[in-house]
Formats: sequence, structure tokens, C-alpha cells
Amino acid sequence: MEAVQNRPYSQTLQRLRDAGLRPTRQRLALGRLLFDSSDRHVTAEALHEEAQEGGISVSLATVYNTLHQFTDAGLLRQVVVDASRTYFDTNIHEHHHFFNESDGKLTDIPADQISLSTLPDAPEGLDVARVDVIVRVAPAS
Amino acid sequence: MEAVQNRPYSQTLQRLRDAGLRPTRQRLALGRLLFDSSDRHVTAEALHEEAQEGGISVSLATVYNTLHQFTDAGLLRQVVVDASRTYFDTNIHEHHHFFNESDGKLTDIPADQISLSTLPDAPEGLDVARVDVIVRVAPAS
DNA sequence: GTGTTTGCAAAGTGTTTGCAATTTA
DNA sequence: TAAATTGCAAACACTTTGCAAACAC
Repeated sequence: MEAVQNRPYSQTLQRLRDAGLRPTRQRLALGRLLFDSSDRHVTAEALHEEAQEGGISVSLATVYNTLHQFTDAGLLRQVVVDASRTYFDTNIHEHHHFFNESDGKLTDIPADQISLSTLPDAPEGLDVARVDVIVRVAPAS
Repeated sequence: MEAVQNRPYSQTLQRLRDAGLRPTRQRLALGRLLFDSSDRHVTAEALHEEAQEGGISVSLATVYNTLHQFTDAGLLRQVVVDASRTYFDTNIHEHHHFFNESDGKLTDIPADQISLSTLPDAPEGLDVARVDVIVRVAPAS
């Protein structure tokens, strides 16, 4: 539509290319929202709203599809903390989370700030795929 | 309807009474399914099915309501591991979980088998309510 | 041009709710 | 009998899908 800042634009472009995803207008726009800052935790609904506010026209269905494509491509990670919504995290490295149950906000905990000693053996025939630590917090009473 | 084993029956009866819940036919039946064995992890759907198979007539809505009432009363705990279903755990003590992503089965990990060193401080104004460790496992390749 | 992607609206899932009928105490 | 509980069906929130139109290469 109009000129955009070029650096993040082309960063996202490259990211999409590397992932084998066609850099469509929608993917570029969502990619910029997601990747221009770091450690973002979004729900589909929230990202859709943010896009609308930014004057980007994308359907909610496309936001869902895009988030899943990004996840499959390894650009995002899903975080399960709340049974009623799915969060997507732009931090794809090993780390954990604070989850504020009262406002639904997630905050990263760097992997080196939590150490798990003595992890029990996985049940037979199974391999550990990932360990998630969720520190559920609430307003101090 | 017919005679039942008396021990578990009255255990559940007592549990409900202690929790201030009227021991209705449905609650007793679901309570027996849940508490007669230990460390059960059920979804509403699965418990409903189990009840039907056992010849107990309960509506799915009542199963949901009952699971929540039991949870509010401290007899059950909710476990969030999968964005698409809610699990209820009969183990209400501190512990963690293996979650088998391929079949959706949960297994308890006793609290003393995992030790978390150096938990970072909660963000200001917030208290830690609970720490959940989820070890996601998958069939060995 | 050809195959991919989008957007809509419709369908799907799991879950919750309103309310009359039933049950418990 | 009064108050709590149940069950149904309808409503819900979030998410996925089918398919024609639009777009990228």
C-alpha cells in the first residue's frame, strides 16, 4: 500500500523464503507483527485484532492458517497453558513460562534460569520430546 | 438399582458429605468411578462414556458440572496439557506429569522425582500459585 | 498460465447455560 | 415442602474446512 520500513520487511521476507513459504501480503504483514519484536506471545484472535488496528486486512481464518504454517515451519512454537485458547510464541528456543492466570499474559523464563535435576525415565518405549515448566502466578493477595 | 460394594460406596458418600455436596445418585456413581482407583486422569467425555458403559445414566452436562464441583471442592485438579481437551486428575497432591502426545495419556510423576532448582522470582506484584512440569513424550522412533 | 493462497461462511468441537422437571433432605 | 440438582437443548467460544476468487511466480 505505502512505503514500509525496509529492514524488518526484508527480514521477514527472507524468513519466509527460507521456510519455503510464499511471501504473500498477509504472511508478510503477520510476520512483521510477530517477528519485529522478540518474545511475543499471541493468540490468533489477538493477532487478528492487532492486524486490523494496523490497517491490515486479513481474515481470522487466514490468521489461524498462517500461525499453523509458521509453526510447522519452525518459526513459532505453540504453548499450552490455558484450555480455552492456543498461544503462539515467537521464542522457539528452549525456555519456560510464567503464566498470569488473572490476565492471561505469558512471560518467558530463559532456560538457564530453571534447572531440573533428576528427570525420571520416560515410560518404556517413549522418548522425551520436550519438557515444559509453567509457573502459574496470580496477583499477590 | 441393585446392591453395590459397600466400602467404596460409603467412602465416596463420606467424601461428598465432607465436601458439602449432596450425595446424589449421579455424584455417587461418578465419585466411585473416579475415586475407587487412584491416579486417574479423565476427560469429561471419557468419564461420561465410562458411566454409560457401566449402566449409569448421567448426562454429559452433569458430568461437566460434577467435575467442576469436585474440582471446586478440592477433590480433583485440572491439568492443562492439550489445548483441545480438559483433563481432571484424582491426584490432588503436588506432582507432575508425563503426557503422551500420541495417545493423549497422562501419567503421574511424584513430586519428589523432579526437583526444580533456582526458580526465578515471580514478576512484581505476583505470587507463584503453582508450578507445573509437563514432560511431553512420544513413541521412540 | 498454473499452482498456491485467501476469505468467506458453514461446519465442528468441546464446553457452558437456562429452565422446567426431578430429587434430596 | 423448600432448596438443590439434573437433563435437555440451545447457546457459546474457539478453531477448522470447502471451495470459488485472487494472487505469486
